Formats: sequence, C-alpha cells, structure tokens
Amino acid sequence: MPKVIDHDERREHIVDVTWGLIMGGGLEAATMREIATAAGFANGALKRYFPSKDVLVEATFERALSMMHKHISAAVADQSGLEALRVMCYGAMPLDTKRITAGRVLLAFWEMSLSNKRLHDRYVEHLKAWRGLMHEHIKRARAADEIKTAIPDEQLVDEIVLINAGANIMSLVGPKFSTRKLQKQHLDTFFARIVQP
Amino acid sequence: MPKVIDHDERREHIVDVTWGLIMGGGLEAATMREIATAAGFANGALKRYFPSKDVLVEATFERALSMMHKHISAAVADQSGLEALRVMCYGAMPLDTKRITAGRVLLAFWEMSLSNKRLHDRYVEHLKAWRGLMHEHIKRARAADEIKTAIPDEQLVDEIVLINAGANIMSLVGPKFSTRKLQKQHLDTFFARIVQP
DNA sequence: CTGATTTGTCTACGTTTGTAGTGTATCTGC
DNA sequence: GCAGATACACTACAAACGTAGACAAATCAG
Repeated sequence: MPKVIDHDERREHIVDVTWGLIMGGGLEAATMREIATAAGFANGALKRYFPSKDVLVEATFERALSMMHKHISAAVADQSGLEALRVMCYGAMPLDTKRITAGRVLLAFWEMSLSNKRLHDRYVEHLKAWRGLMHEHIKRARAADEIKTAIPDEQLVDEIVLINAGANIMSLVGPKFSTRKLQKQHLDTFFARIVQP
Repeated sequence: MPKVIDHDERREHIVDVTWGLIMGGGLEAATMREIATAAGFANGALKRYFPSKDVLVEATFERALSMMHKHISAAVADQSGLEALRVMCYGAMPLDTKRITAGRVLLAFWEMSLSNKRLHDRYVEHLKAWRGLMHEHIKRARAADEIKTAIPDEQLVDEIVLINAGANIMSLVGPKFSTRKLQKQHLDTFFARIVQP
C-alpha cells in the first residue's frame, strides 16, 4: 500500500484554490496550470482528483451555492417568520469583503451558466430553493401578522432577489456609488415598508 | 485609386457582428476568426479596421453604453421630472427580447471590466452620468411636489440601479421566476410609493 | 488601357490552453 | 527490508488563439 491521502480533503483544497483564482481574476485566470501551481502541484497532478476541468469548475460552482446555503441556514438558525427573512436578506447581501469577493465568483458563474446547461439547471434549482424558503418565511410572517403589506408574496421575493443580485454586481463595478450603507438602507426601508399595510 | 470603402460603416458592421456573437455565446464565442467569418471576411481582414481585438472589444463596449444612452434620451425626450424618471426606468429594464439579450452583453462587460482598467473607468463614467441624470429629474420632481417620500434621493437612485442590474441578470439566468410582469410591478410599486409621504 | 493603391485571402508563427502518457520517487503492509 | 501500489513531476501533443506578413484581386484616376 502506498502513501495514504484523503482524496476528499485534497479536492476541497483544490476547489479552495480555484475559488481564490476566480476571485482574483475571473474564470480567465483559472487555468489548470495556474490552479495546479497555486495548489502546490505540477502541471498534470490535478487529474487524479478531478478528471477534467469541467468537473473541477462544477465543483467550485457547487461550493459557491452550498456556501451561500450554509451561510443562510446558520444565520436563520431556529428563527422563523419575519426575523428569519430579515436575517436571510442581510446575510446574502455583499456587506463585507468576503461576500463582495464571493460576488466575483457568482458573476463568473452567471456568465458560465448561460452556455452550460448543467450549470444552468443547477443554478435554477438553487434559485428555486432560495425563493421557496423566502416564501415559507413570508407565509409564516403573514400568519403571525408580522407582514401587513398588500404586495403579493411573489413580488416581495422577487424584489429581494433583484436587490441582492444588483447589489452583488454594483459592489464590484461601482462600489463608490452603491455603498454598503446604501445597500443596508434598502433592506431597512424594505422591511419598514412591508410591516405596514 | 482602389475600391472606395466607408471605413466607419465597416467598423459599425463589425461591431454589430461582434455584438451578436457575444449575445449568443458570451465573450468566449467572440474570437477574431469567428467575428471575421460572421462578418463575411477571412481570417486577418479585420486588421484594416481594428488594429487589435482589444480595440474592437472596446468599441463594442462603447456601443452597449451609447445604445443605452440613446434609448434613454429618446424615451425621455422633452419630458422632465417624475415622468422623465419613470420613462427612464422602464426604458432601461429588460422588458423585451432585444433588451434581454442586450443584458447578455452587459453581463460580459461587467466581468471584463473587472480585469480591464480602461473599460472599468469607462463604465464608472457611464454609471455616474446615468445616476446624475436621475438625480436631476428627482430634484425637479421634488420641486414640483411630484415626489413626496422622505427617502433620500441617493437611496432612490441606488434602488433603481440595483433593481435594474438585478433584473438584467435574472432575465437571463432565471426568467421563469423573475418574469417581465413582476419586473414591471416593481417599478409600478416603486413609483406609487415615492409619490406618497 | 494602364498603373498605382487599397482590399481581402491565405499561410504561418509563437503562445497558451486542456489533457494524455511516461517514468520516478515515495510510502505502506507484510 | 522488500515488494507493490500510489502520487506526483515532467514531457509531449493537438487544438485554438491573436496577430503579422506575403501575395493576389479589385478598383478608380489618368
């Protein structure tokens, strides 16, 4: 028996490195050679852990989605209704450096998913789950009379999604205009608004 | 004297073709060979009109911005204040196929501008002009007592920008969820809101 | 018709890409 | 300590990229 290696751990590390490279210079910067070097390997070494670049990219994509999912789940915790919705919204916004650079990865994946059906389907699935969760919390908040606006649930959910996607973009391309303070204010105003008739 | 050619017209045509290719498959699909073929030329023919790919891409980028600028200017026309703002907002939203696919190009440029200082500066300039124009109209609308909300102008402008950017993204990656109807409703609700105290 | 000049084609070159193949070093179980 | 399997480095290769240069074709002035 040869050297024993935790393959899953190695894969995690390689995905970490790929993530970092995309953060720094987009997908363009994430070449197999560059990833291998940054991970401390030589040219062809990644092949043992990811059969092809597509698979590696897909794994990195998956990481982005599961990271967001975990971040939201952890924030929501045992809360429910309006407070859960609030925590979800603030948690998904690019309000610190880590989440802003994560938006860089998201941007790359948005573009890639437009020419890769597998990735696109996966993202639609994620979107469906995310929106479904928000619907759930809004429903409960309405039942508890925490939300009183006449605006339909579907519109509320969509508004959050658009604000969030827009904030991710603008934090990258125009952070001087769309400041964190403003982005927080959007959510503040939004929540102040929906608790009223 | 040889064949006489309108160079500007040729450049427009080449930019058209580049635009179309980016629409279809992102920047990845817009190779010099592909552009030349789609424009009806052979491999190296573009060199007479664009010295390098960077220049061609920059010209296409410029087209995207000026297209939006023209679209807005034409819509606003001689109007002013609230009505001008309203027309601007609806005009910039991806509410038809043409504007949705234009969002595809915008997405490509957002990503590219993150690793190209020239393009980034140009986009920031555009953003500044766009936001400035909205500020102008909001100011006049307030003077005419058309807008009564206590929300600061800067926040109103930023909200429009985020909704717009988000709508552009979601029209591409999740049109099943973020429908045109919903996107229109966001603006309807927004304008119904700001005319009240 | 002739000739100068631009236009566009074609070929080629140097890079960079993803990936396959080969060999060597390394480590574990016996 | 030995044998066998694994891990990684290294080289190589085909494909695709942007771009440069040489050549042929086309066109208008005279």
